[in-house]
Amino acid sequence: MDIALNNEAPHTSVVPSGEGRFVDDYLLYLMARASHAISAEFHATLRRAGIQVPVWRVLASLSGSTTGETVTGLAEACLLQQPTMTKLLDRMVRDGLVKRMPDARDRRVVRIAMTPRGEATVRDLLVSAKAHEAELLSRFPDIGANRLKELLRSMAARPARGRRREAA
Amino acid sequence: MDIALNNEAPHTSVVPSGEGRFVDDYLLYLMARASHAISAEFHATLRRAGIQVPVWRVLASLSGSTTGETVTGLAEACLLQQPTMTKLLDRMVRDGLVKRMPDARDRRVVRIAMTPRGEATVRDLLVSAKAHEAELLSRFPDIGANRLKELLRSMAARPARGRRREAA
DNA sequence: TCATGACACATGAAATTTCATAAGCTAACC
DNA sequence: GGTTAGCTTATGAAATTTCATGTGTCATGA
Repeated sequence: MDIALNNEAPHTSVVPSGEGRFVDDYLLYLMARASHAISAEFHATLRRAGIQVPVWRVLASLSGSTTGETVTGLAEACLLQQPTMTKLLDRMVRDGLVKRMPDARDRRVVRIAMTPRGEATVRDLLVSAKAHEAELLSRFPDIGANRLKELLRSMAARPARGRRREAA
Repeated sequence: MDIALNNEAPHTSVVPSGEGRFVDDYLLYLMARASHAISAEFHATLRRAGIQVPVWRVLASLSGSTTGETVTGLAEACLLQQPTMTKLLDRMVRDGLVKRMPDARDRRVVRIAMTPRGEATVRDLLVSAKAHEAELLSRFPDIGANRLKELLRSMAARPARGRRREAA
């Protein structure tokens, strides 16, 4: 049960007053804060490379995809709205990182694929990302990486259950 | 140490092609995705109450604080930039949710405190938030809530920044 | 074949966020 | 005592995001 975690002050105290703020024990906040903090570490690398965070997310989501991704699919993957993704892709096309291609079966669909320039850009970043992840996990030797990842995946899965769609 | 997690498909497949995208096993992405997903559940409640997400974050961060928070402190707590917070507070002051007060010791500092209207607004939301958190944790009975929270707190703690704790 | 509804992406105006910087204070030092 | 550097908040222009909606395509069925 015991794991040797950092035993710093339990709350980093933005608040001097009350000994415990609500948010400092609120799971959603702790998740957002942890995610933000560890992402910020990598964002420094992106900054040095002159790559914006959403651009990196798109490139990372595209990496490995041969057929290309749809706009809506990318939006979901990057946790953005669809119109936001359309405009982000406009910029990335302009910068030569990705290209839009027609879908073979469905003419509504636009498939997004990386250009050689996009691939070259993402290649180095992927190396950095993997290195950072390894370093990060090494900071917490007592947690099982796969176990943690499984938990996160299940958290991201459909909340569903309970009220689905209201009867029309 | 086995835990019975949801055994859904390992990746929700935004990508039909490659059997495993990089991002689907990338810790930073999984954290962001999990955080986004569980937050989205609560955001539905906020939507119903007509409260914007950043407004909720400010109110939640203020709840319990007697002396009030500084603008910069709130910005950090809410994972926003300081100018963003200033403008957000402008709107919240306009809507009567918070007020700006001078700091007793330092005239540079502006202390932000909730108005009665702000307190009333946050009260119900806090109840909902706690209920949601309890329901959420009940979905994962095999993880220790406190253990998970400790892990998240340590992840959010200052990482590198040169060396660790230098006794000052 | 023609409705009809749903889907996928784009677009435009409005709201928000960011970046760089300004203005007001404080603290430290010479 | 008067710089000088640093800290806290505010501001304005530019970039981005969002919301609502438009356009074109697909799918179903009468």
